[in-house]
Amino acid sequence: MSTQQLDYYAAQDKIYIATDCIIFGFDNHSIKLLVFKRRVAPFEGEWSLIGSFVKNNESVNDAAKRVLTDITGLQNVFMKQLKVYGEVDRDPGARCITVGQYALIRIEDQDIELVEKHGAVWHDLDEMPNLVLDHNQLVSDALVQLRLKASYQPIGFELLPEKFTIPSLQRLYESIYQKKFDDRNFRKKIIALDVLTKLDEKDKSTSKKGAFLYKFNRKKYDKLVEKGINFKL
Amino acid sequence: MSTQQLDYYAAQDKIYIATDCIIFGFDNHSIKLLVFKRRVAPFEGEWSLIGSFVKNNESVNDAAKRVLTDITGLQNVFMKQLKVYGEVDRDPGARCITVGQYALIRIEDQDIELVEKHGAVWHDLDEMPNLVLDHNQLVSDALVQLRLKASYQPIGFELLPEKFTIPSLQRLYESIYQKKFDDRNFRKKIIALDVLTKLDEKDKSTSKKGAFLYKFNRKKYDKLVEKGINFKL
DNA sequence: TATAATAAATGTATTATATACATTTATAAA
DNA sequence: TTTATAAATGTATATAATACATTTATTATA
Repeated sequence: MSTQQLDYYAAQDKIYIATDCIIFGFDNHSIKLLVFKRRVAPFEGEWSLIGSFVKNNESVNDAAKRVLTDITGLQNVFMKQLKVYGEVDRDPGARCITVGQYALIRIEDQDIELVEKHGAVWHDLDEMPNLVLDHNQLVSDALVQLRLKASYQPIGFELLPEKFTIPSLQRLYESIYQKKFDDRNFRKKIIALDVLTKLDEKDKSTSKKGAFLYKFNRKKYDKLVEKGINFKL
Repeated sequence: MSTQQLDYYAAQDKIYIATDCIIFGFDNHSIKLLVFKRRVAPFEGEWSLIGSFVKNNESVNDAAKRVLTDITGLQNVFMKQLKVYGEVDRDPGARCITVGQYALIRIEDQDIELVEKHGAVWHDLDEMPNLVLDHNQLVSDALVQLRLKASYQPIGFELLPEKFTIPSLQRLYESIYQKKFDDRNFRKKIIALDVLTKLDEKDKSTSKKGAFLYKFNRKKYDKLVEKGINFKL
């Protein structure tokens, strides 16, 4: 680096940069969020999103992936930047900004032992504990973002197991939007998207008749996401 | 801070944090972007977005506002975070992440002297020069975001002068989406939004007949934005 | 083995929205 | 007075959204 460049870059004091993950899952009944109870200071014993400082040799996005893998054992998970939280006094311990990133995971795929080892717990949205710092705000922003996103991408699929029924898909959307949909119209609209493959199997865990299982067609799905559909419910 | 806390925060090396503004304007014909030619190292003589390191006593968002005001003289401008660019090697000079933020301004309101003093120049999208670092990427991401945003918010109003004609509003949208719209349907849809107030004045600069000027009704507009319309064109 | 109970699956008519498309109008300049 | 030009307007058609009730497949029970 030239002297001029050194001057240029030296102009800033140290600001810490972290990333925090808002991890959404769905257990066939409701949308849930993974948070953990801190075991060390600062904020020992308090509930917090799962995050980390960004290391020097990793990108901001990679830092979030590392955190997610450390906690859940999962890789190649849907994750997207939400927003940077950069208020001067958001962290009383130091000047620290954080990049909120929300992830959608298939709960069933998680490594339960890992999750428990870290003291992480899934909470329903309506029984979230109070979180440290501005983490409540991150959660609330992520939820808005999730709803918005779900309205122009069939994002819900990221949260379901490989095989799923239409009623469970409907419960997922009802849980995201916190309202009921007409089952006939819901089914019609989902099938009209033409990204589902009906299987010969049924899931009989919730009814005597049983509900047909579906997979989604990744190719058609990716094409749909790419061209940016308008998926209003 | 306790010793334990000091340890906690000390775990990270220095990472620089900057913010770069993607500034959109509209001159009644086409969408334009404000970029400047750097006068000092690094990248002296090259085109760049306008940005700054985040100072210790300002939030990330305030840093972007400061940059925008310094360059254009404008305050209270529409600005929104786009994304964090956090790749390890995005800046060869140092480990430096940047927060891209896009702004929509009314070109006519700018302080031209200030703009020129900084060597900033408005460029049409189709004649953008090559930019330093990953700034081309920031521009391209911002444009995608602008189009997406325009599809569920009547965001275009931020770019127009207080009084404007429907044909000029149409040119704005045509410039954003890079395609033509049917003038009868466009007018119908815009008026159906019920956020415009027709004035008794005409703008005769582009035709002998003249086009009626409109204002927008900020109250109705805000209500509309809040409830999140679906404004597809 | 017949019956009851239950969630899953299906269809249609109505309304609202989106699209395609051609003519008239107001005005300034010639 | 005529000409030229962008602005303004309406309607019919197609597509998508909504509202709404009955039948079906199956297990458990009588």
